[in-house]
Amino acid sequence: MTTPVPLREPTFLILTALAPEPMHGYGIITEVAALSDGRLTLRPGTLYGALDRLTDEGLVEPDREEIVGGRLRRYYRLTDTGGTVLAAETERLRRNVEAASRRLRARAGSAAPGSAATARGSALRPALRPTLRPAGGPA
Amino acid sequence: MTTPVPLREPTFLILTALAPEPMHGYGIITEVAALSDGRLTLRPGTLYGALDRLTDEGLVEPDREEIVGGRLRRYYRLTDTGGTVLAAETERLRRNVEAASRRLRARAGSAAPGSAATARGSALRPALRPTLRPAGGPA
DNA sequence: CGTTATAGCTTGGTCACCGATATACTCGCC
DNA sequence: GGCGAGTATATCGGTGACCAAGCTATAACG
Repeated sequence: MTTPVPLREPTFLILTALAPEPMHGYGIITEVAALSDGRLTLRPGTLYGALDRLTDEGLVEPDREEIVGGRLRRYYRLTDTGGTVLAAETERLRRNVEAASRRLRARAGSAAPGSAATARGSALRPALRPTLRPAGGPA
Repeated sequence: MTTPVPLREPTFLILTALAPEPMHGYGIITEVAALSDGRLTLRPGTLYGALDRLTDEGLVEPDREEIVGGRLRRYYRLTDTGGTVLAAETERLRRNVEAASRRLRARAGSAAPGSAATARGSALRPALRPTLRPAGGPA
């Protein structure tokens, strides 16, 4: 187990959606869409796969079932462990964001003069690579 | 191509490391370790794979080569495109962090009473799943 | 009666990342 | 003078989270 700490974005947003109160799968999908301003659309394959995985890892657990308008709703709830992991992960992301912001600001000062063109470079790369290329033992 | 926007963490930190000024591969590894307070150690396989990929995507380009103490140093530079992508990605992360913080705060109020125990739940899951299971065509 | 929306779930493929391994040169140690 | 550690490059095989696409079922709208 050992909870693979660097959560990917969809997983992170699933936990985030569940943080305040239990939700059912379809609700999570719409909630994540709202949270990300519609920039990220959760796919069912991602959601239910993640839900099973997170349940195994103990970050999430089934809450209850309801029948609303003849349709089944299966609710999931964030566990205490899940809350702790989400908080830690949020802190890590916050540090990353700060580091990136700082360094992007520093960049503005030394900005590439020639605008660096459209970043081709493919012309010089082949000439660079062959420098090293020793045994190249196949197999 | 189309630049798969949700960057993973190692990729994000590579771009972050390169933001202020060009660096060579090994320098990026040590810099990323410093940026993350030693929590994330970039593996060579990840680094050079990512560098090639990012070069193809135009986010990064070779800068120059130096020989220091008989050892080759291959420097890479963040392109303008790369800077734009990193800035956008940073903004996205910032929003995610804010959303998660907000919702975690909301959670504190409705915190699970029984501490939700160590979040096992594996005992009740099997009882929940079989509810639906219609065609179940086993290939 | 077909389409859309809500709600659940499965299967198959891909690709970034990890872990291990390889080359090569320099320096300090014994 | 060989040996390991540190610097620096690169490749290869495996894994797993994610995506794309599809399936079943009910209720409401046309």
